[in-house]
Amino acid sequence: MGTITKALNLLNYFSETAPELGLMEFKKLSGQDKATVHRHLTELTANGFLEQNPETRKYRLGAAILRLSAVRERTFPARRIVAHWVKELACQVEELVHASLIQGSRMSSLCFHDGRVGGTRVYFSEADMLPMHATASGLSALAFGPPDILKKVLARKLESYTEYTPTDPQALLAKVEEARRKGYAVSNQTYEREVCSVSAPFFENSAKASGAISVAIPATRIDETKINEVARHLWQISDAVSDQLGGAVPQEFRQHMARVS
Amino acid sequence: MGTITKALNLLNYFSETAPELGLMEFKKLSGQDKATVHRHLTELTANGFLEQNPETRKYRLGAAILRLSAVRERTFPARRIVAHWVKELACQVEELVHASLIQGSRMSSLCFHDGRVGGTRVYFSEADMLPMHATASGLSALAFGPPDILKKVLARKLESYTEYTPTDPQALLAKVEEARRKGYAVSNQTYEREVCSVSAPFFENSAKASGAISVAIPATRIDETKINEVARHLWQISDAVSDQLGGAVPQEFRQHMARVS
DNA sequence: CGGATTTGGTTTATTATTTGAACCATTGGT
DNA sequence: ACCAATGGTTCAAATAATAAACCAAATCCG
Repeated sequence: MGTITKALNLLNYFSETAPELGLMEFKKLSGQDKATVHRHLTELTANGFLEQNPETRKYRLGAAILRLSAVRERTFPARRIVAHWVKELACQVEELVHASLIQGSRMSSLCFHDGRVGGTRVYFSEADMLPMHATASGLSALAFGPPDILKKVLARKLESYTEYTPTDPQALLAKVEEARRKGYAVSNQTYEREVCSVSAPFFENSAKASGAISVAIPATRIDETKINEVARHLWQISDAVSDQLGGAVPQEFRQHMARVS
Repeated sequence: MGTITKALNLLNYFSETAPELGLMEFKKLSGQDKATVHRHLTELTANGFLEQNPETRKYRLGAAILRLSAVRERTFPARRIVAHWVKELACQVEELVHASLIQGSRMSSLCFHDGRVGGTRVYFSEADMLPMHATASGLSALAFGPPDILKKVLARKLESYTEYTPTDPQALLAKVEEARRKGYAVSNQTYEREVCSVSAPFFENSAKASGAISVAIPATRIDETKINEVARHLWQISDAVSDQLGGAVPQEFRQHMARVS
C-alpha cells in the first residue's frame, strides 16, 4: 500500500458519528505507527483536507474538500442526476430510496430521498458507509460489480450486525448468486433490524456495476408482491440512471428486465 | 514536499473550466515527472478521489469527495453558516457577495450569493480559486491572515490579470498595509476589468484570519460613499460569522469597527 | 497531592518506497 | 509510411517514509 493510499484512508474513518478524531484513534483504526499517522495527518492538514481543533487537538475534515466537491458537481453532476431518479422512485413507491457507489470494499452513499409521508420511517445517513455483505446495495455491487471486490470482501471476516447478517462466506455467496439470478438483491434485516431492502445495480461506463439503488422498507410492510413491484421499478430507474451517466445496462442484465415486462 | 502533498496538489488543478485533465497536462502543470504523476493519479483513482474517463483516458474528480463533503457539512456546517450571512449581506447591499477561505497561497471559494435583481451582474464561479494579490479577499487574507502567506506570495512572481493588477511587490505591500490600516481591503479592477471588490476578513479560532467575505460591484456603481457603506456591513457580517464559527474578531481588528459606529 | 497513564508530538538511524530517465504501445495527423 | 504526442511501464539510484525510543503536557486515580 502506497503512502498516498495510507493517508487517504485516514479520511475514510470520519463519519457522521465520528466527525472528529484524535491521533491515537487514527493509530488504532489504521493500525499504523503513531509517527507515520502523525506525519500523514499534518500533511493532510497542510493541504486543507483536514483541520485541527486547536483546543482538543483532534482532527476534522477540512474545507478543501468542499471546493473539490463543488467542482465535481458542477462539471460532472452524477449526484444531481441520480438524485432526480431517486426522488422519483421514492415518491412512486412511497418508501426510502438511496443510491450508493462502490468505493473500495464498502458502499458510499450518494443521495437519498424518503417518499414516506407518515407511519414508520427508515433512518438513513448520507454520511456513513455501508458494508457490502449486509446490505442490498452491497449485494448488488458484489453480484454485478468488478469481481475482485467479491474476493476482497470474502477474504476478510464478515462482521455481524443482526442475527440475520450472513457471516459465513458460503451464505454470502449464495445470496450473491441469487442476486445474479434474479437481477436484484434483497437484504432482510441483515444490517438493521426491522429493515428490509431491495436493490438493483447501475452501470456507468464498463459492463461492471459502479453503484446501486436501494429501496429500504420496514419489514412489516414487505412481502413477495411488494418486492416484485419494487424490483420492476428499480430496473426502470437503473436503466435511466445508467443511460444518463453515460453508461448502459449490459445485455446480460437486460434479460432480467425482459423476463418481467 | 512530501508525496501526499504532491498527490493532493494534483487535485487543485481541477476547476470549472478544467474538469478533466490528462496525464501530460498534469505533468506540465505540476512540473513533475510523468511516471511520478501517473503513479499518483492511479493511486488517487484507486481511492475514489479521481475517476478515469475510459474513452479519453483523462481524469476527473471522483465520488469519494462527495461523501467526505457530506460528512463535513453535516458535522461542521461552516458553509451553511457562512452562506446564511452571505445571502443576508447580498440582499442588503444588492450586489454579489462571496466568502472564501485561505488555502495555501490562494483563496478557495466557500459560497456566494448575488443580491442583484437587474442590470449588470458580476460573474462568479464557486469552483475556481482566486489569487491573493489581485483580489480584495486575497488582500484581506494577506493583511489579517497568517504572516507566512504574505511571504510565500511575495516570493513568487505576481501574475498580471489586468493593467491594474499589482505586479510589483512594493505595490502589493502598500495595498496590504492600507487594508491593515483601514480594516477592509479594496481591489479596483485588479482581477477582472470593470469589477471592484470590497472585503473584510473573518476569524475561526486563532487571531489570524481564516477567510474573507467580499462584495463585488461593477466599477460604474462604486464610489467612496458606497465603499464605506459596504465596509460597515462587512464588519458586522465578519463579526457574526467569526462568532458562529467558534472564533472571534481579535481586539486589534475591533478598533477599526469602533471608529465608525 | 503525587505517581501512573494517556495523549500529542518529535527525533533518529534504518528501511523501503518513490523517483525519473529511458523505453514501449497506441493514436492522430500529414 | 512517417512523425509527433499521449498514456503507460520498467528498473537502478536517490530520496523520503518508517518505527522505536524519547519528551512534554494533560488527565486520571488512589
